[in-house]
Amino acid sequence: MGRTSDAKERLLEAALDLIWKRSYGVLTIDAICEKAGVKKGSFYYFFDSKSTLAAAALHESWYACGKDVYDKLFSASVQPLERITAFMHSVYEGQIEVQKEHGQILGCPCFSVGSETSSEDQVVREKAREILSQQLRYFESAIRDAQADGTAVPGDAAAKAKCLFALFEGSLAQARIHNDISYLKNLPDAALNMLQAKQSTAVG
Amino acid sequence: MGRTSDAKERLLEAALDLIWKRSYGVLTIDAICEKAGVKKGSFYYFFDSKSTLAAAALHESWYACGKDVYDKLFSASVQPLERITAFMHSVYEGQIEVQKEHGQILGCPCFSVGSETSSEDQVVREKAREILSQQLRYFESAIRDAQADGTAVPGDAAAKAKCLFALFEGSLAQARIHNDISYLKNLPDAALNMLQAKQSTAVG
DNA sequence: CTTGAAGTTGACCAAAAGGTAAACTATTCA
DNA sequence: TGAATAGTTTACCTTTTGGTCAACTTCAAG
Repeated sequence: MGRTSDAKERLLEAALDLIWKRSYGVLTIDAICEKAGVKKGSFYYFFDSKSTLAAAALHESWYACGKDVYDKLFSASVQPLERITAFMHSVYEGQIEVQKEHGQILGCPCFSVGSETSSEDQVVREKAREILSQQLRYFESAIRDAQADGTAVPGDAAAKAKCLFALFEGSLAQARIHNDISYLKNLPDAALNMLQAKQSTAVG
Repeated sequence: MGRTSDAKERLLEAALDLIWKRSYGVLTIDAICEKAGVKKGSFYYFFDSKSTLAAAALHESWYACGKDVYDKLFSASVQPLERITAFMHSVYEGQIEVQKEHGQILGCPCFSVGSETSSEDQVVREKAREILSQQLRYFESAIRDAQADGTAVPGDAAAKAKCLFALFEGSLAQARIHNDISYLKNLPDAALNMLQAKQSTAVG
């Protein structure tokens, strides 16, 4: 009962958008409120701080959207390595769209926020860690499957997943920094290379 | 003639330190001044904005310190692949020290700042881009040398350098996010793997 | 030993930010 | 219909921040 409202959703959406386009540190409650078309009083009705809202925004964005995308791309019905290359390719395609729409490659909000929020802002950092850890697991699982069916070279799948994830997020960040999509172009190949690599004989 | 002072240096140092430990977005002029032990009036005597100072701080940090480290590690007197593995190893060792001293892995300020400063803050972003591009060139050059003497597999060295750099910065960022040094442990091996990789026959 | 350039200080301002609370409005179910 | 509940608004307060300025201090060269 009582009055209904989508102000909470508008705040979450606005916060995520601002974090993505600008950064977490630069966010202000005023800016979020203005963007969401919500008065500050209402903000404090739903959330008690910027961190709380930001953590909720990351949470929502992952559990209500991002996760589904991962689930589809990493579907067990797809060949393991194909999951990874398709994922990488979709990142490339996705960021082309983002650049077209916003004039700027924006990358992955979770990773940006994660590396931005140091010791302080515990809630946000914890949420970013949680989501990133989940994303990592998709990689890990695909790698294990690929190793099982012989399409990837054997070895510590968890460690390989971290490397692959580093390659992915690092490329995305570079693309954002230089606003240059070419950093993402050969991500699928680079990923394959990493997993199918047979150590060459020569070593310096 | 006139009075002498190291206030400018103290401001640069304080700014870099705060950017590194916290983030760029969260920086305030007041905080920098307090940390540097400099009054705001003096701040504006030397710099005209936070961006200007931040860009100058990154500049100083690179041209007066970072560059020398790179020059030593990427010395032509060292075997090309050894340059890269030694670099990766020194990052690992370095961040162990950082974690010991600050209780937190802090990573690379340039990369963090770069991905944090979107379209606004042009000066800072441009400076970060400049430095990161220079760092990339060390990788590129080492890769080319390794290819020339047959210790690395042939192929587009510029593209490979970007991948390697992504792997490096991505791992560093992950290490920071999770405050876990293990993300950096096998960076040397992963780098070698990337450059010596012979594509396996099997493909899914 | 003075003079002017280089640097410092503290007081001040306006704007922006975080935060609160009481009065108001809409909704719904009893 | 009318409480009770859920959400909104406005006005207000305090603190922090960015930014300026004129007066002050130091110093070194002529």
